[in-house]
Order: sequence, then structure tokens, then C-alpha cells
Amino acid sequence: MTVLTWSDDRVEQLKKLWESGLSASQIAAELGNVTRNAVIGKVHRLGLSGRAKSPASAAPRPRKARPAQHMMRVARPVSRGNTALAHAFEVELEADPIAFDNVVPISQRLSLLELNEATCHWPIGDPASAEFFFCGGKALSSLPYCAHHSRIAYQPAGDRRRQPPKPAR
DNA sequence: CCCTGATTCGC
DNA sequence: GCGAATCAGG
Repeated sequence: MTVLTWSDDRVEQLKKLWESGLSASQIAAELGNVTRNAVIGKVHRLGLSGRAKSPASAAPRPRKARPAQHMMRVARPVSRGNTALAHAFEVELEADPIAFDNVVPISQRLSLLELNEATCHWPIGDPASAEFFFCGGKALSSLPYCAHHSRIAYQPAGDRRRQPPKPAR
């Protein structure tokens, strides 16, 4: 049942994952049966190429000059990732507890028992602390995290990296 | 060298 | 329309 075309289903998933910030190769692995090139190609055809793109990619090509492409930089929080686990390995930075996670609205914060499939499971803070809570944001379908934390959670795709067949041409 | 996205172009 | 090949940058 190999699908040769992009079903609405897969396109939808593609959009969701792409907009959540996953890399093309990650999305490709997620969807299966497609290469990252296919994903990128589709993304462009859909016209949702630019998000917080890396300025690097916008480069002058010798083949066909491309007009201006505005580079945008997105400010990154100094602290990223699972701060809960971070505490286990490094001394707390009391001077700088300000991370993106602290921006999670209090009204949205959830305890363990309040989590469900529709809420973001991203742990925030020290699990041993009373301050500990889960993000609780709106989880992406089929993912345990909100768009922001999916981006972080899926960051390392160290394995499952496909090697494109490169004989000769 | 690993990765990233962007673009081109034959199919 | 599709995506491999290629490119260019981090």
C-alpha cells in the first residue's frame, strides 16, 4: 500500500510537524517512506518554506540569482531542554532561573495527575520541588508535547539517519 | 564530516 | 507534482 502521492493525511502531518519546528529529516523519518528531500520539496511546493529558518540556507546561488531574502534571527533562551534533568547533573544556576519554561502560564501548569493525551508532558523544574509542574500546553496530535517542546524533544535524531544511495552519475 | 534547509531540473 | 542531486552554510 505504498502511497505514491501526498495524501491529505500526510500533508497535514507534514504541515504540523514542519510548523512545530522539526527538521526535514526528522519529519521524513516520522512519516516514513520519504526522504528529507521529498519533505523539503513538498514543503516548498506548499509554500510554507520559511519559519525560523537558518540564515545560512539563504545563500546566493551561482545558477540563478535570487533576490533578497530577509534573514531573521530568533532569540533563543539561554537555557533549553529539560531543566528537570539538568538539575541532576549540574549545580543550579540560581542567578539565572529565567528560561523559556518559566514563561508557561500558571493557569496552564499541570501536575502529573492532570496530564492527558491532549496536554504537553514536558517537565519543568525540579521534580523534587513543590514548584515542579508540567507544561500543560496543547499537545500536538500523536505527540506528547506542545509545538514548542516537540521542537526540543525531537532535537536529537542522532540515529535513524538514512544514507542516500550515492553510486555515480 | 556531521547536519541543516534551498534550489534546480529531469522525470 | 515529485524528489534526487546539488548547493551553501553551521
